[in-house]
Amino acid sequence: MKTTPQQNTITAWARLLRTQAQWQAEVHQALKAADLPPLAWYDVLLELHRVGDSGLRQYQIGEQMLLTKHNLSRLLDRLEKEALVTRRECPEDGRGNVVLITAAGRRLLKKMWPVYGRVIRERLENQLTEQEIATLATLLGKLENGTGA
Amino acid sequence: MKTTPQQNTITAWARLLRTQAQWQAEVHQALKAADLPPLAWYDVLLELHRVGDSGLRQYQIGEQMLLTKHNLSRLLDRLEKEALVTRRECPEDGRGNVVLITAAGRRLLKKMWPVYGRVIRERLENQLTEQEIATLATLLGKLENGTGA
DNA sequence: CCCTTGTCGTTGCAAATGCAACTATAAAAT
DNA sequence: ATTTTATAGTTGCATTTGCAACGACAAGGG
Repeated sequence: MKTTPQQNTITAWARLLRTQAQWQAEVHQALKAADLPPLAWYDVLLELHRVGDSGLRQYQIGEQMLLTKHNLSRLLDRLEKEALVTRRECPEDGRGNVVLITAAGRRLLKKMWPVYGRVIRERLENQLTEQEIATLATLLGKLENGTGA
Repeated sequence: MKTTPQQNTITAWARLLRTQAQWQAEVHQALKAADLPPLAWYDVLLELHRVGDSGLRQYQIGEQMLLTKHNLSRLLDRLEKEALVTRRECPEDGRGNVVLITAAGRRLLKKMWPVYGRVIRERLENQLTEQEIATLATLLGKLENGTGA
C-alpha cells in the first residue's frame, strides 16, 4: 500500500513533462520563425490527410487529439476560414459534420513538415541512438491509454 | 543526409506528446474534481518550496518552468492574491522581486500532492515495472536540454 | 558624469481557452 | 407514437495566454 510514488517514478514523470514542454515550445518557435501556423493546425490536418476522402466527424478528431469539443469547433472555424478544411453535412447523422481536408490544406501540411521534422530530428535523433529511440517508443507505447484504475 | 526522421523517431515523438497530453489532462481533471487549483500553481509553489527562505527571482522561476515572463507575472499576481506567495523588493536589483512561498502556500502544496501523486502512480507504476521506469527516466534524462544544434 | 544599450518586470489589447447553456437531432423508454 | 434521455456541435461569457509597448533600473562607453 504505497502512498507515494517511488523516486524514479517522480523523476521520469517530471522529465517527461519537461521534455514535452521544451519540444513543444521549440516547435512553435520554429513554426513561427517560418511564418507558419501553430502545431495544433498541423495535427488536425494530418489526421484528416491520413483518412483521405472519407473525412472525419468532429468528435473523431477530438478523440484523437488533445482538444475539447468547443475548442475544436472554433479551431475548425479558423481552418475553414483559411480554406484548409471544409465542413460538409453528414448524411447519416443530421447533427454532425464531416470534415475534409482541402488541396490547400495538404499544401500547408507539406510546407510545415520540414520545419517540424527538423526539430524532431534535432531533439531525438541527435540525442539518442537508434536502439534507444526504439526502446523509448516501446516504453511510451505501454503508457498510452493505460488507465490502471 | 537524412531529410526526414526515421519511423521509430516519429512514433516515439508522437507517443511522448500524446502521453504527456493525456497525463496533464488527467491531473487537471483530478485536481478540479478535488476543488484544487491547476497544475501550474503546484509547479511554481514546489519550486519556491525547494529553495526555501532565499526565494527566487521571477526570471529564475521562468527558467525552470514552461512559462513566458508576462504570463508568469500574472500567474504570480493570482498566487499573491491568494496569499500563497509574497513578492519582496530585491535588495541587489532595484528592478526585480524576490518571490517567497508563504505558510498557506506550503499547506496548499501538501493538500495537492496526494491528488497529483495518485495520478502519477496510476499512470506510471501500474503500467511499467520498476526496471522499465528506471530506463525511461534515463532515456528522458538524455533528452533534456539537448540542443543538437 | 551623461548617454546609450540591455534586462526585469508590468500592462493593454487581441486571440485563444474553458465552461456552461443552448439548439438540433438521434436513440431509448414507455 | 410520444416522451424522455443522450449526443454533436455551436455560442456567450469570463479567464488565460501571447505579443508588443512601456517604465524602471542596471551596465558599459564616451
